[in-house]
Amino acid sequence: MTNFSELNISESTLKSLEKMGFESATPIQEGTIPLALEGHDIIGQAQTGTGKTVAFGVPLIEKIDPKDPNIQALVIAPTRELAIQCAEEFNKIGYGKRSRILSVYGGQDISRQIRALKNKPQIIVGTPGRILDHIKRRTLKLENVHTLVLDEADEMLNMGFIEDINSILENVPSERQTLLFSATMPPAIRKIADTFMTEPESVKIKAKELTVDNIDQYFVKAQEREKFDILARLLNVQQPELAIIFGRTKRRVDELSQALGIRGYNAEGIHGDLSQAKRLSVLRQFKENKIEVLVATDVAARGLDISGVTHVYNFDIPQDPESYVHRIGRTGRAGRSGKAITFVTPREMGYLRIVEETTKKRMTPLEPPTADEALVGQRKVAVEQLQELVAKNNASGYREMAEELLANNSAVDLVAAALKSLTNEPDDSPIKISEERPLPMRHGKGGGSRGGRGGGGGGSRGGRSGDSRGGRGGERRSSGGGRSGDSRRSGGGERGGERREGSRSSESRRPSGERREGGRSSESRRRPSGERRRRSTED
DNA sequence: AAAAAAC
Repeated sequence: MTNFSELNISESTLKSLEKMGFESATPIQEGTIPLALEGHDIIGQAQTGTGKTVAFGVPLIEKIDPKDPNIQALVIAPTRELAIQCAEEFNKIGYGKRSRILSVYGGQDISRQIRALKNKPQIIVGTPGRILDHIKRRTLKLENVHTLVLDEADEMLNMGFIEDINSILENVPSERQTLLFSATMPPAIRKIADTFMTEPESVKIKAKELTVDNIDQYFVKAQEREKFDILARLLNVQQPELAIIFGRTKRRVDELSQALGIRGYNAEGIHGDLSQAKRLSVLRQFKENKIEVLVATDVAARGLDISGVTHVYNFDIPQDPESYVHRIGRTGRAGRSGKAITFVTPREMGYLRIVEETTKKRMTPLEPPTADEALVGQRKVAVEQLQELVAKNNASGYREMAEELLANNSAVDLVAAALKSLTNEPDDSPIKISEERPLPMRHGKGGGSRGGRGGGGGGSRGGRSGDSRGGRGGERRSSGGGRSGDSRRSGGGERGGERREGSRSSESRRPSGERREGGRSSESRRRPSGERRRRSTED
């Protein structure tokens, strides 16, 4: 293990690294930093979480001349979040040298960026579209750039950015140092390297570290209509501390996060159709553990460094094997272990084998938990939660009510009812994702057979319980744990026009509703602490 | 075929 102090790094940068809590270099850093400091072009094969950003951040900061006010380095990243995250890291690394770093990306007020560009940043981190935009407006001058970084190059390739990159590079001096990072090395990336780079050195971290050895990989065979129930059961049984659920489409992500919210999970969705502000706030909350379950499209599959993700669920199997590697790479980071569970429909089984060939690892088949097993998990949680609340001794506001209740009921009945209300048994809230909004994956023609009996344990048909339950369901939705206004309802499709704001205000007018639902809000239900969070063992 | 990325 090598310390940064052995890597020929300046005092000021070493100090910054120390401040960041970094002492010893990861393999990719150890391999990249000395070569990059010598001025070599580098092809680095590594995922994030291996310390990739620091691997190119350190040499890049070291090469910045503090007296030169021009833009000296450019970093291109495939997503906005990645660009922002990268710039944040650079700010820390460059703290000692007072380097000026600016991120430019779409979705942010461009005039603000133009003003910021006038403050003479030395390093630009950005996404292709916005960088090009600035170049065309002549607000971004790259003729003094001596270092270029292409981050997540394979992803940029997949997204069809190659032409954008080409145009950007026309504005960057060809006399420069180029660092290219990519998790995978398909031939097309090799070709880019040949075109854009000069005698690049390859730094490849050992396959063992690149792939996913500290991630336990499972698959669950399930019909489309069973998926949501199984997911909910898995969440109850496995009790992830922090989970990401990947869905195939933006709509799917909306539905899933909505449905999970109704079931009482502290879940939020993230995808490219949300405003940039919303995307950032969701991500921030997830990083601060204020959201327990992040539901995401592949926008969050790559690069995002969120520590402590214990479980990744692929609600839909990813479109290509590479995406699979990226998705599950959100867990098992920084040497910790993680679990990845992939849902596979029977017709996708063959494709699953292809994914396995890419990772060179077999996934373990996982039997979906039965409703009973899930219930056991929920009940255990309910007991622990109640005990926690008692231990906290802060329910004094309810004492009077409690005594009143005890005068008229048996204590056992009361506690039992309280426990039940703390669980969220599936038949409380019948949710069928795929039935309400069928996946576009199936071509339109098969619409005829809508199965009368919903998949899985539910069984309570909307018609029967519509009158009494419908109303309560509405309240519960609206108290579903601070979900913000822009999310759609998926539960009551027939009343799609109803606005969330409306139900919220009616809720606040209704004290009984507030009391009843407030006590079991997702916040308190699913925000457990220490003891409850025991590691699950489904294997 | 979807997602991401520029207004």
